[in-house]
This record gives sequence, structure tokens and C-alpha cells, in this order.
Amino acid sequence: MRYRPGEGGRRHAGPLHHSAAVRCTGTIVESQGSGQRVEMQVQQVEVLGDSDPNAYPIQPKKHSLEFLRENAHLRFRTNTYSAIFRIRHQVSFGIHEYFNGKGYNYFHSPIITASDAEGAGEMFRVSTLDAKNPPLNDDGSVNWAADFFGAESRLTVSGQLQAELAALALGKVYTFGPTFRAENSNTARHLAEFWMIEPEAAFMDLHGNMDLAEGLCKHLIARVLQHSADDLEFLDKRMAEEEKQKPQQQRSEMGLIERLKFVLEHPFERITYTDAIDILLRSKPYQKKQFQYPVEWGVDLQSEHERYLVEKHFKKPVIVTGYPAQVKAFYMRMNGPGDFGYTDKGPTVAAMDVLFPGIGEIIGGSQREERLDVLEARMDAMGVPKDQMWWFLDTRRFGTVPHAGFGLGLERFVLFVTGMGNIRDVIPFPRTPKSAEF
RNA sequence: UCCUCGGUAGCUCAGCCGGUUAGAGCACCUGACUGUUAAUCAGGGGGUCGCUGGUUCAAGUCCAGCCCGGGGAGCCA
Repeated sequence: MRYRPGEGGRRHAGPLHHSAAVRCTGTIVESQGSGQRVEMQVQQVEVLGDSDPNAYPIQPKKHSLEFLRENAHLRFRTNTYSAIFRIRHQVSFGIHEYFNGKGYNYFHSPIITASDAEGAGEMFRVSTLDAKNPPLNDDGSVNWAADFFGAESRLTVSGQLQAELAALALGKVYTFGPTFRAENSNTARHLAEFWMIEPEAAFMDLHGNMDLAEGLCKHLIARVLQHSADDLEFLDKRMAEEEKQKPQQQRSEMGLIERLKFVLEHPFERITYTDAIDILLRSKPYQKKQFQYPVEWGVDLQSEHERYLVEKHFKKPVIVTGYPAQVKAFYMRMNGPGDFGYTDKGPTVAAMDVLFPGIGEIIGGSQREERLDVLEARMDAMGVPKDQMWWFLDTRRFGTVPHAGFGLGLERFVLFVTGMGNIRDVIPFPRTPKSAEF
């Protein structure tokens, strides 16, 4: 690109390179070019910061997302990523807007925890001990009492347990912060560091929980449609281009904006786990033996089953409730006769998973077990150490109350609203196994 | 962690059954031309073929191990 001052001028001011920062002075005039209303007739150009085209990795052409991921420090400069991160902002802001509007208090659960009983997955250790020569006990084990916190401590996998404490005081709270899982998960839907929103409300049951979750998703979608129309338009076109490359069968029926509006305008399907199993048993892929994993009451739903329910059978977001107790966490409320989701096929809990097309589980939540004796029995049965959890059990000892909540994965939601395919593309600096650069 | 595909120029890729000096498009540099917007035309520079070892007269190509990435699965948000 060359800059020529004045009309028909030939005086070259030198090359202007891609990504150079310039300050231009000139006159804004009506443009003769197509696709733009105005343009600047430049009288003066000042190069604030040049950019060496032989060294600058981003070129004015279409790059692969994999390549841009490896240049995560520069990828915001592309139109795709700047659109994604503006939308991520709108979603984040909308979360506060939604909960604030409903009288929820933004509650800061701790990032560092010394309890190992949250049961949501492998945890990262936090320590200031010398990794090569830690202080040892007489029996050769590491002396954690000498560590910074005086106990073995880790990064949180969930703020839920603390949010429960707060909900039983403030009534309605939500957390919104980073969460860490040391799982060796290598998928387009998993991060080692991700952001999670966890509302928790006293006197709320499973139905209220479902209403809250659906309301949140729809509020966020509406907000993005309203405030990020240009960026959605861009991503919509981008997705349409990508779809053209795919074989007919794999193409999605709706464009991005069309899909967002569809989800906004239709109620989420609400079914029990038991009904879901029945639907799967009657499904074509089951009868043609196309499912890789078995379908029978008592086993957890696999990705292929969730995808069938959401993408083939209902073709919209689905909330599945009343899972078998054995596949869910200890703090979920046991269903008894008369409770929603109860069945004589086996013990179930008041769990709920919100499943979205293309992504799968975007929200996981439940009504919590508020009865001390039932909760303690569950903890014993599942090997959760009650002594470490005394503070959690105290909520059930001193004025317990029915309550419920859920966890929404921010990045998974942003994945859905941007139409992107890999979760590493909707967080600025993804942390995954073997990767924490930038 | 498992299955699968891949790693060749700055980027996207081709490179046959192992065989001479490893190619193309784009990008970049020089020049020409130009109300352009994926401009065009001519010329030019640019390579540790992921790493290590092995087989062979000869390895980008075959074999083994390792590293990294994509897609799928598990774990989950």
C-alpha cells in the first residue's frame, strides 16, 4: 500500500505496512466506492508505529483458526476475534444485568480452597513449598502444615458450596469468576481455566431453577442480538462460508442469527431422565444399533444420546431432570414419592442439565439436599469426608431451607452465540493440557 | 487418557512406487500502471521438509520412538 498525497499526486510517502499505526489528517467526503458511504481524502499521514511486514505474522488474508490460536497475542486484531470478544463482553455484562434485575447479589466465592471434597474433578495444587525439597513428616509424606495456608490447598473447581452458604443468608446470590479443572481433557468444549456463573437461591425448587436458567439464556441471547448486531452479522456470514465447505448432510439447517432468534422464541423442552431414556430406546439410531454406548435406565447419558435428543428429536434446547442418583453429585436432592422426576425404576435426584445444540451440556444444576440426615447418608455412601465439610453441613443444622442453583459455563455459552466451534477461540488466552502460553 | 488425521517457504498447500538443484498460490521486496477496495503486469529474495534414531548406494518419501496441532470419545461447565 502506498500513500500519495493530493489529487493525482506522485509523491510517495513511503510504504504503509499492514498493522502499522498511523494518524491521518484530511477531509471526510462522500465516497465513490461501493460498500462505503464516506471516505477520507488524506492530506497528512504520520506513522506512529510501523510494523515490519516480514516479521508480522497476521496477513491481510484468511488465516486458519489454529494458526491464529498460536498467535493469540495478536489475534484480537482480526475481525473475527474482535467480534467474538465484543460479544463476550456483552454476555458478561448481561449476566450481571440479569441477576441484578432479579435481586441477586454478586457474591465472590474463593479461588483458593483447602477442601478436597467438592467432587467436581481434579484440582490444581497451590503451594509455596520448594517443589524439589519440600518439608517432610517423619513418615516421609509432605508436611503441608508448613505450607503457606497450613494445609494442602488447591484452586477452586466450583464456588457452589460457598454460594450455598451465602444464599442461606442473603437469599439470592450468584458467583461469576474463574474456575480451574486439572482434568486431562482434550476437546473443543473443555478448558483448564474457564469462567463460570453459579446462581444459588433459597426457597427455590427445581422448577424455579429451570425458569431461572432458561430466563438467563434468553436474556443473554436477546442482549447480544440487540447490542452486537453488526458482529453477529459478520459471524453469521463467516459461518455461512464455513458451512459451504461442509458436505450437505453436516450443514446446519439455520444460520447463526436465525438460530439465536429461534432459541429465543421457543420454550426449552423439559423432560425427565426417565422420559429421555424412553425416547432413546424408541429412536432410529438405537434400533439400528448406531449408538456406541448402551441405553438403559441407570446409566448416564452420553454425548451421542444428548446430541440425538437436542439436534434430532427436539431440535431445540432441552432440560433433562431427575437423573439416577448414582451418576450425580452428593449434594443433589433425593427424590421421594410425589417429587418431580421420581420413578420406581430407581433412586433419582432433582438434577437438571441444560443441553444446547452443537455444544451439549451448557448448564448443570440441581435442587440441593437440604435435609441433614439424607445429606449425611449420601456423603457416607459416596465417600465424601463429612469432617472436612462441617461448615457446609452447618447450613443444614442451623435453619436449613430448600434451595437450588446451577453452573453456567461462560465459554460454552459464548461458543453458542458466536457460532464458533472450538472453546479455545472464545477465551482470550486458553489454558489447556500442555498449553499455558501468553 | 483413548481412537483418528496431520506437521514441507511468513500463510494455505502439492510433492506419485525412495532417485538429479523440493514446487505453486498468496504475502514480502524492486519496477510499471492505477479511484483502489482479493487490483493488475514484469522481475526478485525466501526452506533445519516437527525432533531423534534406524533401514538404504540414496529418505520430504520407508520403519521406530518422542514432541506439537486438528477432529472424535471419556471426564464436565
